[in-house]
Amino acid sequence: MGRHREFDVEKALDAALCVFWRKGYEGASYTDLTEATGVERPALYSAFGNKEALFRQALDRYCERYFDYLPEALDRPTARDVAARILYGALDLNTRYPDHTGCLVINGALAGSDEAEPVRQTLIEARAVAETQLRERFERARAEGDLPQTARPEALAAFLMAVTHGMAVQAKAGFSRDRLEAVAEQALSAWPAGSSEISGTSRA
Amino acid sequence: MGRHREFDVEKALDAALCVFWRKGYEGASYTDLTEATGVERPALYSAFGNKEALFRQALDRYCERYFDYLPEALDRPTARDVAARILYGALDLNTRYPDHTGCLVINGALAGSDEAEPVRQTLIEARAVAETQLRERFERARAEGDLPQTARPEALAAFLMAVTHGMAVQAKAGFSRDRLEAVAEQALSAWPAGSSEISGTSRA
DNA sequence: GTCTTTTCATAATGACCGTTATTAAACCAC
DNA sequence: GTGGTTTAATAACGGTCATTATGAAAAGAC
Repeated sequence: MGRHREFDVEKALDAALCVFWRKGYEGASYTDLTEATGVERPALYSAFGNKEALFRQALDRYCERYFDYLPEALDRPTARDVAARILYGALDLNTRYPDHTGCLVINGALAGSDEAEPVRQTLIEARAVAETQLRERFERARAEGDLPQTARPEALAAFLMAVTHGMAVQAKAGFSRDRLEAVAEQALSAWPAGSSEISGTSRA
Repeated sequence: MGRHREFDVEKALDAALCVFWRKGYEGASYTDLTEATGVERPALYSAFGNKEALFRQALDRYCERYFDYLPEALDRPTARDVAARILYGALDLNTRYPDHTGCLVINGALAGSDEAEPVRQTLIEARAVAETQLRERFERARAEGDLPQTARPEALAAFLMAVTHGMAVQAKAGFSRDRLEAVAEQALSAWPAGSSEISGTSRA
């Protein structure tokens, strides 16, 4: 019983997600959030908890809905295909929405006040999870002969993450899709060929 | 005539620079700045102007004092040496100071409130300047046969910037020097060899 | 209908933000 | 010394921050 909620919680979360994506955790004010969601402050609090809780729910949603190319990439048959899917997935996500470019996990909180430290750590952890999955995938690839024995899976994973992070920074700076595509191609051109591949023929 | 300034303006600027480096433009409060500099608010205003002006002076100082490996890199004889110096310079700068890791030009303002927009644009411009210098250097390198004719200087410059940006993000996340060195090495391993070089022998 | 419960909108909370009056102290010229 | 000028420290400014108290409105239960 009781009065019914008049707004769509999912839509409100999507709107809040976009605000955080564009302005980051600390840069987004409740004034921004109420305007974007069309929901008054107390309603946001009752539906999501405080700002940090709201951000975490937005982050979860982001990982599910937008970062979904990661599991997809990990399923690719070769390490090079995995890398290509990661790079082009990031490229696409970082430039798809003109009014919130870049990546929420990067824009969210790179540096900030001490109050934002828990959120910053959460984002670091989120990136670490992705990097670990990539490393494990590349370890498997090396075991399968898909990467040379001299390849270093942890270095490849960290390198790939670094490039996507850099692309996110550049996308937030307004880089065009074409310029970022050149970055992705250059990153991929360095990819080590496995014994089971003819060098330089594999492509996403 | 009049009373003498009791604090060292240069030292205060250095201290403020470190605060901005660690917390970014918006994350740094005047409470942080007064504590770090040992200078009261009104004295900071009289010496540097407002917060934005103070940040810009800190940024200028940063470029002179810490980003000095860029001109040094541009003077290297080969494009690969330039790239290596950039990567290892960034690696070193991003990890040299444990209490303000990463890069001021990245940490300063990636995303934020609308009020920080002018500062954000200034940092974007600073990165664009560096990228342009790199691109021009690589164009020269291609003309000199130091890079293959098929090489794309603008892509190489953007790629190099992306990797250093990514390394800055990772350094701010607490990555060790070793892990970042692996990223730099991986980035360098992709470097195209010029007709005047024996492939894969050049090293920083 | 009335009661209970939940949501709604308005507006207030204390804290901190960047920025400045204000006043006392220190210095040089004379 | 005295006057004029600059800096120093204290404390205040209005504004915005995240958060919440308050009371009206809406819905089901009885």
